[in-house]
Amino acid sequence: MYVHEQLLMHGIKPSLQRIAIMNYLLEHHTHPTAEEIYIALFSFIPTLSKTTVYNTLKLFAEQGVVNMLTIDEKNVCFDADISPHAHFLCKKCGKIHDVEIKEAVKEIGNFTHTAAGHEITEMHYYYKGICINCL
Amino acid sequence: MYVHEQLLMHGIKPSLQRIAIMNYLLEHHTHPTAEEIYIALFSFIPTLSKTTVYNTLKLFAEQGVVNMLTIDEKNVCFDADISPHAHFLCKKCGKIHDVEIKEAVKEIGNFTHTAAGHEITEMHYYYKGICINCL
DNA sequence: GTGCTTGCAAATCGTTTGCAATAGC
DNA sequence: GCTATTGCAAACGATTTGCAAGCAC
Repeated sequence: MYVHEQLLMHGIKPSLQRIAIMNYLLEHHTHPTAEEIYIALFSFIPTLSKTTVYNTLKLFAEQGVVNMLTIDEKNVCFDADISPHAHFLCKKCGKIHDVEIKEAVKEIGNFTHTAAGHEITEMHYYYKGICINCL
Repeated sequence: MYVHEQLLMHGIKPSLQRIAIMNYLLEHHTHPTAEEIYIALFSFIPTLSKTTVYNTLKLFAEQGVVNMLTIDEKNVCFDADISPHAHFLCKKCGKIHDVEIKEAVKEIGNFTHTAAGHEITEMHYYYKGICINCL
């Protein structure tokens, strides 16, 4: 499926900037920050502003096109992979790695409410430690 | 066990300020921010500075006396309950509720490494949605 | 031309830093 | 007295806001 169709499906008008940002996220599974996306795209779209990157990412997250990760207390990161998976933050290199989640945990994804009755719309599994490259 | 003993056990010198902050966290399971703790304690310790609250919470988190929650992208919150449990953030009222985690998920707490070989030292389970009081 | 999108500059605000004053052993 | 802790003020940096200009249908 083309990116602009994917955006339209979520009620998002596909502008040049929005497509570029979405494409960047689809092509780079590095969980970038708004800043990183801005720096990377600025060479291709020299008129791009940081505000637009922030606005766009916020819009994408609200519409459920991307996930907003708050695993790192310093920076919010973004992930276009919205399939159920966990994230691992290396305390040494700061990189975020994808982690497969066990079936047992995945099942919880089928619950729509907690035992206390809270209605669940999002779930995030975060691990921290030292990644295999830094060990 | 007394608070000052609990701090000493973790290699933290128990000062008046540190004990007050730890006590506040033990008595209020509201997952407060540094700001909230500062405001609450300022009436009792008028010389207390925000810097001390930040320094102390950072120290506590590093020593594993409290958990630092990054569920809310706006504010870092703190929790003196370090037993395995998940957190639920209500998108409406902004409150963070504790959530029991299933045995199956708890088991994962026994793993020290991910399948990819990353060494796990911390894990965080976050849910978001609308809490029962706001439904 | 109306409404949405973009982008600049300024403001905001949680958090950190530098450093001097203070407290505890 | 030496070392660690505290606290003030200033700095910092990620994100947001206000608003004017641009674009699309």
